[in-house]
Amino acid sequence: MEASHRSNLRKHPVVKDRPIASLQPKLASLLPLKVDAEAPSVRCSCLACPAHELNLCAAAKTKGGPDSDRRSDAPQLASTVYTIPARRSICHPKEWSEFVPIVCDGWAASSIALPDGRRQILSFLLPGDIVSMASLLEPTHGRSVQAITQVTYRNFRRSEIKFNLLTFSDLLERVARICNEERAQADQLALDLGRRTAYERIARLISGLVDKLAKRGMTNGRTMEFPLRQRHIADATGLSLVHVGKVLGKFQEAGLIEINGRSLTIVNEMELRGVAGWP
Amino acid sequence: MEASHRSNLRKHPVVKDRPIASLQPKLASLLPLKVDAEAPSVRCSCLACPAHELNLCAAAKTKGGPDSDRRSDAPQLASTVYTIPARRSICHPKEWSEFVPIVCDGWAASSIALPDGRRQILSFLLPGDIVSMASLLEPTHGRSVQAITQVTYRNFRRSEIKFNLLTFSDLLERVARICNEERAQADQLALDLGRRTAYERIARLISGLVDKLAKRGMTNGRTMEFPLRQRHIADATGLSLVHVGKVLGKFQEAGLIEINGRSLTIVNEMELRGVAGWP
DNA sequence: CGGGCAATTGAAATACATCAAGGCGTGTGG
DNA sequence: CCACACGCCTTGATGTATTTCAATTGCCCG
Repeated sequence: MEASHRSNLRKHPVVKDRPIASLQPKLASLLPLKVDAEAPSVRCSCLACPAHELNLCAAAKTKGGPDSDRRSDAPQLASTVYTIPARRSICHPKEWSEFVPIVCDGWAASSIALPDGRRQILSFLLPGDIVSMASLLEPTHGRSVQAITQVTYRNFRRSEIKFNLLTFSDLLERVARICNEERAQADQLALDLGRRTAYERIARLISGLVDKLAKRGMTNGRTMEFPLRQRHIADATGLSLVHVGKVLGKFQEAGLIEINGRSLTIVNEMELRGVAGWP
Repeated sequence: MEASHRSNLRKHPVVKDRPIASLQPKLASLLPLKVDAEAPSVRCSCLACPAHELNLCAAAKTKGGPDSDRRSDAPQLASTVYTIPARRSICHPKEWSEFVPIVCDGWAASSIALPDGRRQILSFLLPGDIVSMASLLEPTHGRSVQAITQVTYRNFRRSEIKFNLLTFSDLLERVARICNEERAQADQLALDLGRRTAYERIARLISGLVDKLAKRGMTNGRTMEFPLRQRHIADATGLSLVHVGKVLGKFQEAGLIEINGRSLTIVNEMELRGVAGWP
């Protein structure tokens, strides 16, 4: 009895089905991949991009035409483009170099993991997303970033960003604002994980993603591409893989959403937001 | 059946025992309070204080003697001191003025709440803690801060901080570093809430607090003042009040900790950190 | 064709939450 | 001085949301 008490205190869940960590380092995937035939060749929505909002990205310049839309007098920075296949790791938790990656195309997940396999996804990275504003000035450790779909991203040099940040104070203001938004989102995540039910968490995750996609013009009416596996949803909401499947099933039964293959349709937006407890 | 499905999706837990919100606006508590006889009159550990690390606080100057310990050439700022009784609110979620509060003495909790009463504590504020680094440059909405014990804090003017930040770049570096630490802690919180068991969460909360207290010299060997109610622990770990009581009971049974009144003793630190899954 | 990945489903286990009652200490007002 | 309310903790019984386990299926890819 006594002994079993002790061992009870140590009990860790054992995570079994984690095939996701098995990257397949084949030759083909080391080369820049061909673009998926269905997707437009460049879907990078540079206009909704923080990198553009900060006016970092030299690539965005080509899009806005003359300087009518420029929001800072800071110069734009050089960057290197990479394209990697799904499931490949973009950043390892300990390998944060002098570069800051920004996603240009595709979906990625930024997560933090326990040695025993449990992991928590902190945010999904869509085109235009940076891993974390705090990483602009300081290298960020502990987080790992993994591609969900094929991902194209640009690496900026931190030293250059930093120099610009210190030189152009309006840039700093903008970083501070985005930093604050990030914090607010982290707060909400904690509230979700700590105090909301599975139904609420999943409904909120979907609602949030739909908004994000809409802002980037990545929706097609009420339908959109939705490359998340149930495992991603599970790891983002702190739930088990199986339970996520069941809740999603209920949502479809109840006529809130529809999921077919890799596409999601919002059927009853009001009800979905109701479940999510949206304001 | 169909109808019950629908209503199931909307089910919100109802939170009942929340006596904590009942501030008692008596006359006495509006005046600066007498200092508790047991506590030393000024326990403000300005040396471990971010405000000191940033060299913001003019009060810290008196402590360090001559300028031997100054880490920035930025001038120190004026601030106003307030003392409020336990359970009083320091900041309301929508009332973020142009001031940035920093705790000088006592414990406070920074939290975010749902309309139905559920709430999540995001961090405990000990002497030297600022609510959020991001709030230095931008007003922070949504969070509320509540005193746990009697709390003394200083209000700094954001405009002044901002000016200094922009003027003295070494300050900015330091803010960035602390900002990054904050982000790391937020990540850990999400991991805890999403992927750890009640035992782990509570063990981690305690271990973390002990470390923080030790860093500030607020421990007395393995014993320390511990003013948290079980409700605070519950709201910080996303658990129910009752369950927290049971887990704490187990911890004491197993000889990990001891709690008497308002004081905590770490009996078996190794085992406690083991349960916490400390590295 | 095999094999890894993914979704689904049912049955069982459990880690929690909820409900309810009682005790203890403390401040308050009669 | 005593009631009394209130905040706080405890404990047991009961309920349930969620996890774990296990088996099956389909799918895509090499």
